[in-house]
Amino acid sequence: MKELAKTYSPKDFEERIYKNWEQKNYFHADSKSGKTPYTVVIPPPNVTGILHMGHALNNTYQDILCRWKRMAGFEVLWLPGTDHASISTEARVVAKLKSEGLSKKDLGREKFLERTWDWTREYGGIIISQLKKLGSSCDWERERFTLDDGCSKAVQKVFLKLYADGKAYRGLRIVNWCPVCKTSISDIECDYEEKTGNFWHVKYPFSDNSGFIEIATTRPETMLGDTAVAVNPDDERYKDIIGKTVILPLMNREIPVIADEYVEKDFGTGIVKITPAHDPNDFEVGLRHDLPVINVMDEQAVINQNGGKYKGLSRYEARKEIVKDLEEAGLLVKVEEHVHNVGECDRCKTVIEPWASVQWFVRMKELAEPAIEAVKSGRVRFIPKRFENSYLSWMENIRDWCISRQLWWGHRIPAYYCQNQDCEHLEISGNEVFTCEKCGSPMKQDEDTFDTWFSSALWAFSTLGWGSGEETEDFKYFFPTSTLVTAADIIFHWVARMIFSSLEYTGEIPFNTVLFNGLVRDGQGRKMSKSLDNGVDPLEIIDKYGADALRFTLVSGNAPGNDMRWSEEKVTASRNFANKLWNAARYVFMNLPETMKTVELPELEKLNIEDKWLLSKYNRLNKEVTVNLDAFELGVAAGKIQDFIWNVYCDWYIELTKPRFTGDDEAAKNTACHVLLYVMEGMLKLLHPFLPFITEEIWQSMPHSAKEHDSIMVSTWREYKQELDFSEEEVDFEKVVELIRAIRNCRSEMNVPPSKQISTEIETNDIDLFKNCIKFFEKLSGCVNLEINEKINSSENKIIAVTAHARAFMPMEELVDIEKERARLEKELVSAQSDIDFVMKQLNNKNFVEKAPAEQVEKAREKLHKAEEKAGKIKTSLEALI
RNA sequence: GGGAGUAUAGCUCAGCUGGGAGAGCAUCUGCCUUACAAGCAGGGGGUCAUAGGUUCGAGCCCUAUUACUCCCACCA
Repeated sequence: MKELAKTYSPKDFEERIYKNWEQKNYFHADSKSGKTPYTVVIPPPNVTGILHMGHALNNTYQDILCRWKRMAGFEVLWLPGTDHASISTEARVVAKLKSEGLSKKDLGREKFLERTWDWTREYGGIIISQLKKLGSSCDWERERFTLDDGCSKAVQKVFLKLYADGKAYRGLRIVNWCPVCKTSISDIECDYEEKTGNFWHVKYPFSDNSGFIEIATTRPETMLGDTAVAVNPDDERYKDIIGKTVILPLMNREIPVIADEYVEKDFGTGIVKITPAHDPNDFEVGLRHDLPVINVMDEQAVINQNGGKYKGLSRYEARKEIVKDLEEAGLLVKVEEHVHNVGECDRCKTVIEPWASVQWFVRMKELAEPAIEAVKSGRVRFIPKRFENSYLSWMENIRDWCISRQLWWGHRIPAYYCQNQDCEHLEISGNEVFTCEKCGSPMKQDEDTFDTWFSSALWAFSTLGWGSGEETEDFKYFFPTSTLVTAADIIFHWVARMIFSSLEYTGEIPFNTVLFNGLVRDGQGRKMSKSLDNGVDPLEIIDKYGADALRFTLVSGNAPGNDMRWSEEKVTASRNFANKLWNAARYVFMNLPETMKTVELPELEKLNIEDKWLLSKYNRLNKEVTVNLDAFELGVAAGKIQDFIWNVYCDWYIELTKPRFTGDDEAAKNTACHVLLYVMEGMLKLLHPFLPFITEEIWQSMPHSAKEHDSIMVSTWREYKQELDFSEEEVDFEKVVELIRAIRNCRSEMNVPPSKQISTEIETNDIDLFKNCIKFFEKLSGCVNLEINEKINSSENKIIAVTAHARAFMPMEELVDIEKERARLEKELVSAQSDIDFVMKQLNNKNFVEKAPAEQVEKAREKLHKAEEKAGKIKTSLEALI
């Protein structure tokens, strides 16, 4: 047995303990154990990222579940790994290059990728080591990276299949184009920000000189690419002009006036300029009317050769020039202020340019259907359930997914194009293709890579070896996974895509439950962000208070899916709780005899009433916590454990054992030790998933036969034990507790110093019970010379503590103040009477007695009885005062 | 425009299938009662946003309203 240090100092052992777990290989999952598997795949953090509070919360949840399930007898695999984070990582490397005066193009693809791999290797280990500090019990042997071989093979296999099934296609579409990242992004990577812009009203003259029409636009620069103007076919005002042509100002191109339902009669002037290359709706209109697509910008949103004299200007410079030129030409009617939503790149906040380009897409409709069914049917369960709404509405209105990105860092699209312009043969292949099978000309691979989320979507199975040839043991055993823990902000990016991907490629759901963790906000309720610089570094907190305190803070007092506010005071409170447990353990160990070598209960008949009281409460706690964990009510579970440890075990039971330890009955001491140890061990087990380090450190100091349990993390989760249900003794002992409280209460209200010992008489019908507990009254409520009788007559000059089952008489000598005591008793009587009134009202209500469940009625009757008992005793006491 | 969430003690939040409102922190009073002052004992503090409804009974269910937050869509 190892002695515990005097103060709880997590720094002294957390690292040591984690290393020990790793060395013992406890995190490793064995696909051949024969146990029921429980699998969690980590939401892979960015490979070059660093740990923030969101990660800390998310991984704490996962670790709690994994540690609990491991103890509960499952074969637990928590599979860790990182994501290559294509756009984000590439942007950082590009920025780095820029500081060296270099560009991507200067380096070329190969060199650039080398640089990025270097970068990845340099920063790649950081977040993993940080996760370890948190206590994460991941199977590090199975750590994966989205760009590693296995994951890449899965990506390839999936794309090949999608293409073969006609679910992946390539085409000219409007995409969200980020001119800074210089790539397309998907709809969900686009954020909308409300901005005040302008509405420029511009005159377009008819080609036949018959006047003008007026259109309004928020982006005048796109007019360079107009190929029509449109009105609503039912708009009486404009019936006559349909079919006419107008001269596109500044470009002097003749473009038709067309009619299309898309145009709203009541918005703006009711006439819309149609720019198929720079607006998704216009693109659709263009398709319907067979309009040319004139792209007027390059990849940096600089006007290209199609923009005439504006070529070389940025879109905003061009806007200014165009407005100026229109004004000079007398074609600008007016400028109005206009508030509208502008799309931004969610990574770099650059305003998105809708841009026609050739991209790869995944046809979503068919994929979405089974994914909708899986959630609707409950095969995949969301916790809390409300998140199903946003999932379903997104899935039901899904649009095709643009999966190609004009980036280099990622999985290169395995599409090969014949370089012969007349052939244009396309081949999708897992192997490099050099020559065209049709015309023999050289083939060239697509320059683009896949959306990062395209590979993340496969994470639940690509990490288990799916896609690398035959089915692996791991895949067969651990898949489908059990619980996915994630934040709701990636419900579309990731969760949804994992579900349809898994159903499509493996035919199975990827996980059966999605547990959502909320956001950790700052003290003022704001999101933690780099720009606000209001983030709290989890590592600093761990350094200051320990990982256990951080974990407990993140998980307690909170329900799944709800955001929480950060406050360091909460961490202090958690640390204090750990300290409390630490010292409780010290008390227990301090009293253990050398001879005590194991943790086991003594024979039940040797137990005192207070032992049974504790064991019974503990046993119920064990059951309740298990139920809560099962229902993912982690915060509730944590709260219950804390309450038990602090308010039951420490505040009462430990105090109750003190008389035994200061006495000289060795057998009694022994019994107390066994109970203390048995329940301590139980508490540690319950608490281990939440506070893995301190529970292990204390565990290691317990008198265990080492071979039985090397570590608490591989010990067995306890079941509810019927034989520990001592309801009767529990109820009885509560009577004692109640009276001790009442006495303390009296003394405090009557200003009796705690040190003052008072001779006390107790009046009760439970003579044996109270006699049996004399030592507790002495120890816990400052009573001496206790007399216990069924009837006490002399109540003169005494204060009386009253409960439903007993009265305690304490002579007050010179301190007595009859009026004060009367007032105190009268106050108590009022409260007892109001209890009676309340229950009477219920019981006098015929409807209640008839309609309420019998159990409730019975409960009310008991309550009434108890309240009447108490009130009666108070009245007697009051009468005696006179 | 559509959807969701939140509103409970001074603060931060719990409150499971409806059965007399809870915790932590803060505050007040008294204690170094030796496992713990990172502590112990006791106290004060709430019309559970508002208005209706269902029910024997509502913080919880229903309807409407108000305030704040978030998500989706994005009419040029």
